[in-house]
Amino acid sequence: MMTRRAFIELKGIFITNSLTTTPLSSPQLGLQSTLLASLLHSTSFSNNGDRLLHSTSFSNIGDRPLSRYQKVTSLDHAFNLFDEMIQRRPLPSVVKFNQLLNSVAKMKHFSSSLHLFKQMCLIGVPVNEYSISIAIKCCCQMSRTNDGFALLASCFRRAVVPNVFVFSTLLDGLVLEDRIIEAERLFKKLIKQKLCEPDVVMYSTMIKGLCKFGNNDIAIGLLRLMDERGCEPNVVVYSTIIDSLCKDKLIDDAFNLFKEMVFHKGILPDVITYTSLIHGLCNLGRWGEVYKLLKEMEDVRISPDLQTFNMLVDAFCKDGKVNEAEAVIDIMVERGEAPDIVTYSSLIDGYCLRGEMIKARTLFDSLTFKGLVPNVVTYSSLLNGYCKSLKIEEAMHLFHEITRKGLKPDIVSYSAMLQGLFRVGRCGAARKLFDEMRSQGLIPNECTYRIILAGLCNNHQVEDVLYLFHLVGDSKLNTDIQVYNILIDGMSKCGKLDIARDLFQDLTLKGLKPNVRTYTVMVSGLCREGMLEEAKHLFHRMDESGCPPNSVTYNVLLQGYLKNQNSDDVEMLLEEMDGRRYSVDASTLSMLIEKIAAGSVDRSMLKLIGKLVPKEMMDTTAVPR
DNA sequence: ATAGGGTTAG
Repeated sequence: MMTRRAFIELKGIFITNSLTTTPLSSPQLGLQSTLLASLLHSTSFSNNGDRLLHSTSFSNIGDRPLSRYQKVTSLDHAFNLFDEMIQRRPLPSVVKFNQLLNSVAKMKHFSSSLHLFKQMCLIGVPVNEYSISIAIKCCCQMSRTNDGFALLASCFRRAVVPNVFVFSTLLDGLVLEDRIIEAERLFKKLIKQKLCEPDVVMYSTMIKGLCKFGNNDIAIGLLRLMDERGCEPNVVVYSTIIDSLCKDKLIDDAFNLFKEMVFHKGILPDVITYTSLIHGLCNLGRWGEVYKLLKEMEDVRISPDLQTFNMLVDAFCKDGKVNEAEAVIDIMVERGEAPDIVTYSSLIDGYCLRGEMIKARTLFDSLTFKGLVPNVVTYSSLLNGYCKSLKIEEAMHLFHEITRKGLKPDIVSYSAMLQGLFRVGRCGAARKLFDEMRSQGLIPNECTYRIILAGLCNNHQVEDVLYLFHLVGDSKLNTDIQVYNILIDGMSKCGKLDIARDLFQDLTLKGLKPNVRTYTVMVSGLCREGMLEEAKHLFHRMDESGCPPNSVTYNVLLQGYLKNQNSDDVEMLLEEMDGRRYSVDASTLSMLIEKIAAGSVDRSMLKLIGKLVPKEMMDTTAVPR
């Protein structure tokens, strides 16, 4: 392994500085270096060390060695062993069969495991609640929870009394299939009819289900209830809710629950708890606190694991901070945590996001060399990148490669490809691809639907858009403000402002609330048709509706005024933008300059305009001073 | 002497 010194030298002066000066409080050092420093300092308890410690001394104390039924390494191996077992007389104990069943399930060969279970029943092995819960788990993992319930029935036939393990597995199956109502019903029935007393795992499963459907408050209610009923919540229960709060951007609530767990309950957080919290902070762009929490992990001797690192790489990439993402990967390598396909897929996506397609491609091509196999996610990241940079032939080629490599393009790959085809105006090809997708049994999701609507709009296929929209009717797909935003924008760009207006009226009837984008596209549509008064009126309605205009709305209205020579309004709007600390975008700025040159906007506004130009733009644009 | 729950990528 590379020594730390060599690593630092390799990384160059930048990191050496951050380690030799005082990195943590020094403001001129960027986040990258502080994060790096934080993680580099923690090598004393690196994952390597941890692994060594656990495997050699502590964790094996009291552990029994695995039996050979738990050590199967392949499906073939498992089936051979099973065949040998059923020929022995007397038959091996059910315990040994269960161990085999479980190892096959752990390899995610659920249908094989289930097959073996059925063989056991046929042969007359006296299956018990262990066997049945493994079999039910296999059904549930394959989204066949109903088959799991059928097995429950066979439980009774075999005089096996289903226990809390069996019911928890079924409950989890319902949650996995989004059957939350049935999950709640089952959970209540189990308690009411005293079929089993829920334990901490069953509570956590129910809590996970509630969180999944956005019922954080009810989930917390259940947390309180389990406590009252004498079932102590543990780190899993707390982490489930903390993660859900983080995903809903309720980071303060998440931290409050975290503090309650630690300080009131004395429950220690683990790497998953921290990963969830850090993820939440990353999503809010609160990098300073991300660093603090990483430091805290270090202090409490909890090492970030592969998933923590992958989450960080991904979060940096999503925020355009590719350098930081690369630095995290270097640290992973240095700490013996091998980056996997998830790590690199995120990085490829990060490159694509910045239009760095050469880098993305080079990395993609180097994966095989690293011993990693690209999967559908990897492919669709790169494919999406090509589509976004209008390299449609490259994208198409990659799309076909997915199948050639023995993978199946899924709904996301198809959606990305569709978006690309629409973007270059190849509606016919998009149509063909859509039909192919359907023939593969893939069902369009909300995202696919929005891509198609937007694609048709941008290609002025007004009739097709409206046909599709009405065809979908009042379903869930159309109960989405984003769909309306696309349609309102699309219709007004196609010169159908009347339709756009009607849509804007109708969305409220469906119980939808217009958001900033809805107002902005409507204002933009009105400006396009020169209906400045109505645009202005709508613009003012935004504040009253508790949906204040953002920078984009201001720019849109400003361009409307400029096009229609409303000089006084222009000045007033610029003043307001200054007051709200908004800035002008590149296209508005060039329009302003153009109008000043033409004499339709007074030069006296130059000073104000200068204040509204963001710093980044100063370097690249000729700004009047 | 065997079974169930929480974190990462398009």
